[in-house]
Amino acid sequence: MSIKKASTIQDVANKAKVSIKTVSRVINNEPNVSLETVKKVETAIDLLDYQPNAFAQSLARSKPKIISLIYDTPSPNYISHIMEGVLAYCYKVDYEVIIHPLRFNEVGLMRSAEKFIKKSRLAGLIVTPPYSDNVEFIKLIESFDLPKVLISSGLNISEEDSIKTNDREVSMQMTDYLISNGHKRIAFIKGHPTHLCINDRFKGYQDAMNRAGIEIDNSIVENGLNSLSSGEQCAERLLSLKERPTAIFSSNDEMAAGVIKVAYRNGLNIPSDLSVVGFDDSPMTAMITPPLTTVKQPLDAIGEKSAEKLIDKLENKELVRESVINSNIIYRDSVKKIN
Amino acid sequence: MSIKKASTIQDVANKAKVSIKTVSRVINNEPNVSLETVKKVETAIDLLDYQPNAFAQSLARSKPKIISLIYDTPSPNYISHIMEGVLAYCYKVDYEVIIHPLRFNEVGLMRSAEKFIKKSRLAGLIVTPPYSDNVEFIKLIESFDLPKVLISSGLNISEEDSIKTNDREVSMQMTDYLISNGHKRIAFIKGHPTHLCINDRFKGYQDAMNRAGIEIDNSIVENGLNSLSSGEQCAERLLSLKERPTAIFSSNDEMAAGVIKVAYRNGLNIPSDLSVVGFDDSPMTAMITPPLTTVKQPLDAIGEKSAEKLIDKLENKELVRESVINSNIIYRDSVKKIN
DNA sequence: GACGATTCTGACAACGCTGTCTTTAGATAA
DNA sequence: TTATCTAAAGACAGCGTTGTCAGAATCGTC
Repeated sequence: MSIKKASTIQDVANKAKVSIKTVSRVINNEPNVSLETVKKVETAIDLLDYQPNAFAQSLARSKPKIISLIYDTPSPNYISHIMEGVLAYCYKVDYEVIIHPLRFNEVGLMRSAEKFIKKSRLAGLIVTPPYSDNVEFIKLIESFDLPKVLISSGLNISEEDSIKTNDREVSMQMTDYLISNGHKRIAFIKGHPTHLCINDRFKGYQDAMNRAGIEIDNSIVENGLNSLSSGEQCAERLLSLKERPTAIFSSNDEMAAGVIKVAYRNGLNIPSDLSVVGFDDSPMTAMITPPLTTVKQPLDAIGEKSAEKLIDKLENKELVRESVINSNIIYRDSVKKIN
Repeated sequence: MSIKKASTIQDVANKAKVSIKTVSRVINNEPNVSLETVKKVETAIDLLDYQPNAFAQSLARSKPKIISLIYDTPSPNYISHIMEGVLAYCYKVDYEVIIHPLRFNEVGLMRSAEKFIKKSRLAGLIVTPPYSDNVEFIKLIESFDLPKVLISSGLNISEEDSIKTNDREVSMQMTDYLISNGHKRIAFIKGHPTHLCINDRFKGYQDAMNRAGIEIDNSIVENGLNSLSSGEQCAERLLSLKERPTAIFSSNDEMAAGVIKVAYRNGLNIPSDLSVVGFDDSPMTAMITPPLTTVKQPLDAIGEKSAEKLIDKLENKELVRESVINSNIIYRDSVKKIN
């Protein structure tokens, strides 16, 4: 097979016998091109299978069509679904995406973030936790006057710049569900303190408990660190209490998995001896025994909405997009009714 | 805070009182610049915190410093670790990476792949399964004369263009391990037939069985489809056999998780009634009960090596890099000695 | 038929950089 | 001294596109 060479706007212009500017007009749906000319140009584009060079466009445009997704790397599952959604939307509207992992604990984090922003000439940024909780980072973005969308930020960010989930509300529902199954002594394992948004999950738990008139016993509220082993540690303490909880609500699945491991180790059956619920619906939750009742965040949708919101802003569409995306409880087999 | 504006090569040139070309020379470590001038320019660069605009560079250069990572989206864990490695290496050597998911089952896959290649002006491609097994796709790449590195391709690709893992060998070791634990009736669950590389795992099983002089009973070799549910189905059949296997080797962890679920459902304990091993060391394997003995591929390293190999090729470094990366067995608690 | 208004089209600079070629200045040789 | 060479630096075009502005064609109006 002969070697293909991508054709340029000039090639198209030659073939259609118009100027390159006219081709540019057609590509970008600019007004004031006669129907006839549009046809000619489109035919030429088809014939040559022309694709505009994205980087030349970025260079020439005042606002390049390139955005970036910023993340740390805590959970592959989380970020890859968000990314999926972002890429899908951007692909549709013909934006390029640059994926940029940043090491949260790195020295000189801000420096390297700044370097990245400078060299890439971005139109805007989508920021995931934990960066969306990081005041310094957000200031950096603002100092470049870069449009942004922050995902699940625990900070007090204007609705225009953020996409949130209803963590608090759904945590409340989950707690209600536990209560409606007869549980009163419900332990809670909090998440990592730097993940602000995860705190909302605790608030939802408080809401439900308060509403149900059950006093929260702080001896069964644990401070977890999001990891499996941290879940195990919390569970060790919780399960060695003389007055054991009948249910444990963990702010994420990984810690819930730790709880389940410890429960088994202590000869406890789930759900008959202990009900456990998690949060996130990470892939393993369906695989462990018993399958875990948990909360599913529609991550793809979150990614997609974030991209949509950012790009709408970039193009000055004044649509006010919904900023809260609802999660759902996935009912599986880790909760049992007691009396 | 005032709004920052990224500085350009011109700004640096002005500040250092040299021409932009000289600045360019310094940035790219070109020869024939006096030490004194280099100093001046570097000072100016520091002062202005200058970062070359990556896209302008790409446009101007004959070989842009941009590569792409091509993948489908079967497993978030797999791809995000590979990506991690690729990004890390590229970051070091100052290459940009464009991430590009492609839908394997989409109509017009080749069309959209071709479009992507044309619009992005890439220097080279890193291709993961299943695309690295796809002849048509590889031909497409070759028709553009694009340098490439194929990860875990089951095709007969020159060593220069591929990074492989020792799946076959380590599968043999795993089977040996089972045999050395007294197992003779060892079932095998194959992976999805389009994933060529996964077939090597079966070959390794065959190798070990043959060498140990154990005849392979085809009634306990199942054709799986990589998914949890497919693992469950295979396990249903396997465990309902009158002469049950004492161990099951699944070509991936997800199917192994399915096996474990079915085993529990049938009142079988693992590992005392049945040993199970998997492949991939996906995150959940440590969380299920019992923790699964499996094979860990060093995915980050694979990504990194792929990027290194591709970029070495792009820069005509003639180093022959090792093309096989070794996986290791992770011994956990899902295997028990029998007699 | 002449006029301005409107629609369409094209020339050309600009985006920020690299590649090629030329110029300059200093060193070396005759 | 002058010619010759070489290292260092710069001028300028070009990468593939968009933005600005000016020009040409068409239209409606009086």
